[in-house]
Amino acid sequence: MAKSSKLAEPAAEALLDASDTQAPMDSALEELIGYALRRAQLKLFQNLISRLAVHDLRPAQFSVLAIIDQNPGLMQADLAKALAIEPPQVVPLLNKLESRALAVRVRCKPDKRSYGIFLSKTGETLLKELKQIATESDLDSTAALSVAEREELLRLLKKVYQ
Amino acid sequence: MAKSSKLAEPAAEALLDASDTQAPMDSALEELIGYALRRAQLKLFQNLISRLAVHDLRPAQFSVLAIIDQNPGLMQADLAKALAIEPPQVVPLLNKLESRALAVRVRCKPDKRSYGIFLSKTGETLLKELKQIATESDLDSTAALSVAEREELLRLLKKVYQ
DNA sequence: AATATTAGTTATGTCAATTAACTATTAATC
DNA sequence: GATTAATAGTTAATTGACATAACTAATATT
Repeated sequence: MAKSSKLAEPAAEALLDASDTQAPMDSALEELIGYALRRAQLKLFQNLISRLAVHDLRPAQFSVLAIIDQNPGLMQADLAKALAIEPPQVVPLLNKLESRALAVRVRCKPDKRSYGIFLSKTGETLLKELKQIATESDLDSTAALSVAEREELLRLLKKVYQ
Repeated sequence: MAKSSKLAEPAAEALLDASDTQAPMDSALEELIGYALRRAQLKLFQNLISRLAVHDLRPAQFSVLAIIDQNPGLMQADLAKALAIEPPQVVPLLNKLESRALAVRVRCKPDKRSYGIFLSKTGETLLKELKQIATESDLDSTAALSVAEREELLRLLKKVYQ
C-alpha cells in the first residue's frame, strides 16, 4: 500500500509558524507554494477544529459523517479507503459516532460479515449544522479574500489536487 | 501559549483520501476551501517528502536550515517559536543537523546559557540544493497550472495566511 | 468438507509531540 | 553581596496517533 497521506488528525512536520510572533522571518520559503499551502491550511484547520469542538467533534468525525451521508450503506473498508486510513482506525471512529447515535452499523443480509453504515436522523440533522459551521469557518478564515478571489482560489486548488 | 499549529511532521486528521481510489465521493466537502487546501497541501507535501528523502532529510529539517540561513546566530528558543514547536523538540532536530555537520551551536559570550545557531559551509551548500529541489517539487506538483495561475495561487494563499 | 479469503476487530509496537522535572547560568531583590 | 527568581537548554515521562500482525466469524473455492 502507498505511504498513505491521510487527511486525518494532527498536522505537524514543522515548516514555520502559522500564528503570532514577529520572530525570525524565513523568506527562502516564502516563494514556495507548498509552504504557503501549509500555512494557509493550518490556519483554516485550526479554525475548524475550534468550531467543531463546540460539538465535541473533530474534523475527522465530520468528514466521516459527510462521507456516510454521501454514500449511505457503505462498508467500513470503503470508509477506510475514502479516508485513506487503515481499517483498524475506522473502528473507534465509528464506535464513537454510534455511541452518540449519529450513525449506525447494520448487518448485511447477503454477507453477514460486513455492515452497511448509515446516518441516523440525529446524524443527518447534525451534519446539516456542521456543514454550515464548516462554511462559516471557511469564510471567516478567508475573510481577506473577495468573493471572486475565494472562488478563484477554490478553482486553482481543485486543479492542483485533482 | 496558543494551541500551537505547527508546520511540522505528520499530517493526519482524516478528511478524505488525497490519492488513488475512485471510491466513495464526498461532494459535501467539495466546496470547502479548507478541504481543497488540505488535499492540495498533502499532495505537495508528499512530493516534497519523497524528494528530500534522497538526502535523508525531512521537510522540518529543510525548514530549519532555511530559517537558520535567514537568521544566522539565532537561539534555540527563537527557532522553536519560528517552527511553532516546543523547545524540547528542537534538541533532536539540531542534534541531527549538527551530527551531519550542517549546522553548529556556538556558545554565546554574553549569556553562556544560550547558543547562537549557524549553518556550516556544508549546510549552506546543501541548502542551496534543497531550495532547488523544493522549487522543482512545487512546479511538479502544480504542473496543471499555468505560470500565471501559479503566481495567482501563491498571491491568494499569502493573503489568506498573512 | 477442507482450505482459502474476506470483513471487522483486537492487540502490539513504534514514533512524534506535549508536559514536567532538572542543570546551568543570569537577573533581581533585600 | 547572598538569596531568590527567572531563563536557556536538556532530559525524562506520558500521551496519543498510527501501522502491523494476529484473531474471529462468515463466505467462497476446490
